[in-house]
Amino acid sequence: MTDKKLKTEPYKGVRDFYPEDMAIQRYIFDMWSKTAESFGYERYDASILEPSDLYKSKGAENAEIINDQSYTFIDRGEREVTLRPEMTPTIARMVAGRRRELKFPLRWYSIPNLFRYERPQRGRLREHWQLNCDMFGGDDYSADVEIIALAYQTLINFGATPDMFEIQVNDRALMTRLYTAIGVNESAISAITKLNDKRNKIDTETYRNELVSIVNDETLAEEIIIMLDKSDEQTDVIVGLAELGINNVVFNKSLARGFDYYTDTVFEIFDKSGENNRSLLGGGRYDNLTQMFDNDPISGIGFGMGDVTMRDFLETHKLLPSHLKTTAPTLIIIPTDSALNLEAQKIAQFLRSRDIRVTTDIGTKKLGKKITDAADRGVIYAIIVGENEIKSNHFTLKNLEHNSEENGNIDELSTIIITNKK
RNA sequence: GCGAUUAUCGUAUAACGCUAUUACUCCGGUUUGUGGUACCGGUUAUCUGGGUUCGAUUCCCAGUAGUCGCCCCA
Repeated sequence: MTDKKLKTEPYKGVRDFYPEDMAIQRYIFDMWSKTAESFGYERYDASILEPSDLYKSKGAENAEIINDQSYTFIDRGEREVTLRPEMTPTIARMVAGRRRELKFPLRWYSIPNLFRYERPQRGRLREHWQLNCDMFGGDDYSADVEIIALAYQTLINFGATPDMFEIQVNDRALMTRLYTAIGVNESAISAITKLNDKRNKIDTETYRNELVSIVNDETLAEEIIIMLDKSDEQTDVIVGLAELGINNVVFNKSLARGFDYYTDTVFEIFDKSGENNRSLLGGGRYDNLTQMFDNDPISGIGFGMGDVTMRDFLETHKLLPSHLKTTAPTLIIIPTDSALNLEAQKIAQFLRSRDIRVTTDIGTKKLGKKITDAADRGVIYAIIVGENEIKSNHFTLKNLEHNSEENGNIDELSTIIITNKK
């Protein structure tokens, strides 16, 4: 215990964002919000802490998720709290809380960080950020079309082409009708849905056997398989998307989604490269969720897309810009001697009033080294400050990108920087 | 919770069982006030604990950690 040094690694399954990582993160977030806002969605947020009850009332099906895969603890006031594992219950809570004063249809988005306690692997960490877009009070199928179009447009705005991904759509209400029509017991439907979720991971025989054991009827099982494989559905949503020019869409009767609160449309988008087998985003319609707060049902539809899978996708398809904007300052003031450090700070302070991002190098390295370091950081301009410059009030502005110089007093030089910026 | 796989300077890597390579970074110098090139020099590493062996980075066992997959999916 005495001299044991701490590790510098972050906690399991979470990430540090050094400036170069943060530049990527900001790029992704900026594109997300730009796209969501272009569809008229307004930004909201909430605390990462929620009472655990919020996730429990969705039904016993989620017991495992809440008990085993969430960060849940008792606070000092004996309350059970959970680090939010998803955003949908939160937005349902917020919307239900103001249902009388909000204008519907309501379009909101957020980029929350979410937590899940589980084993980290590709595309899945313990903390991730997720673009969440939701519409409340849009009952018409065109709301479904819009929300999927928004998801689609997000990827397009990153430079993706439609052949890089595939939108898979299913409809729970429709599936219930189809199952019922061929005589499937209603209680068996959710078990079948769950089985379908892993259909592409198990072989045909295993799938068939499990299906038989669910419905207890070989003939019926065969009928179900025939029904599922007949995927020529042209639903309103798919037709509507085609009207908007979105054609990389398939109807997948086996598409499940984990949550029970989805009622009708469910959808996911998959990377077609084969390198990222996790879905890029998923969502659906949940028409009854606000009823856990109130008897008034408000229809909702939305999706979430994670930053981890998003970044994997962008890297796989080489869509990340090579030069991302960093937060490096525009200008650096370099004193030739540490006795002049304060002079440098004074000049910097003045230039900040001109709305220039400026810092100083008050280190002890040699002048040449300071200039090299500044260029490496991505700083564009440098002003060297020595005795001569201060005496003559005549400075040299070095452009580190173009290797050029300009002379003048600080006022004149700041004008050059401001002019070039435009 | 289960399985597979990996663990060497800050990073990335090399090393028939004989105390460790190379590159980049970093620090210093060539250049005591003007950068990105070049040259020279330098600091820094075998995850932890056992075992086999004359001798272990190398082989074996356990632990720990990472990665990938399963489960589950937010």
